[in-house]
Amino acid sequence: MRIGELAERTGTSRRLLRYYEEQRLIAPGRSANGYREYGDSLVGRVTQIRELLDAGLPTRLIQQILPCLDSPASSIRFAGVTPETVTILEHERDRMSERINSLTRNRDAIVEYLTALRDES
Amino acid sequence: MRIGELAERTGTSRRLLRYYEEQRLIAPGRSANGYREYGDSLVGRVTQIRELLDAGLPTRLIQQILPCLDSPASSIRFAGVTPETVTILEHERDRMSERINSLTRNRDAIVEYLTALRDES
DNA sequence: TGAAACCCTCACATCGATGTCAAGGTCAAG
DNA sequence: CTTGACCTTGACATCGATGTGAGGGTTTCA
Repeated sequence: MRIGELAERTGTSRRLLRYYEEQRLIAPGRSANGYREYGDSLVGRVTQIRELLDAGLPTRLIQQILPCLDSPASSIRFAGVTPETVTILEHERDRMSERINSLTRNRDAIVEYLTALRDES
Repeated sequence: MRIGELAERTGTSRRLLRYYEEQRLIAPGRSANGYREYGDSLVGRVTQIRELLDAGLPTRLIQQILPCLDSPASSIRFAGVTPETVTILEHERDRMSERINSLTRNRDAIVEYLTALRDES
């Protein structure tokens, strides 16, 4: 599909799809006339990118962890993994856990507040 | 305490502490000479702000949810809560839950990848 | 053939979170 | 009284994620 359709199907602007490409988060092909050509699998991929971005991760990190998250588990993904990459992944895993904890704590506080508010009236 | 100490104790730059004040996330007093004066409780508050910011929430929203999260639960917090505020809180609670789910899914994928990588060798 | 609806690249604008720097006031210690 | 380490306000800079628009090519359809 071309950029317009992907934009519509993912709820992302064309501008951003080009930006993600520039940031090497996606790598669409090109048809003869120069138009970008996207495969169906990119719908899920872009959605995942948006989720991670929305969760506060910068494109730099998304670029680094995304190749590891491609399903299904193919041993191709394991080739040429440097120790630095592993370190980065472990670090990012921990940072994400911290984010999850922060968010959970604060969300629960909101829930608690809303509950108290409801019990009040 | 003054801004330097708070900065050190929270790991936040002075610049940002002033910025948070400008965004009405904190409201320090002033001593006679014009210096900002911070109470001890602000250490926790600033930490919480940083967590939320780090989790991807904009100051606008933090400003809106923070007053509700002040412990302990005092009924003062319940006075003058508009229906719009409740709507905002509910919406934000849902958005946070989505963020938590996204983060958890992706973190677990990283964990799984690292595990597979370790089993490989 | 011409208009509409796509696509391209490039560049400048914006917005929020931050850094940095300048010009100056305050205070404690020598 | 001066120096150094604080503090003040204000402005401009930066960075990442986005918007927007200009100038131009392509495809489709009437």
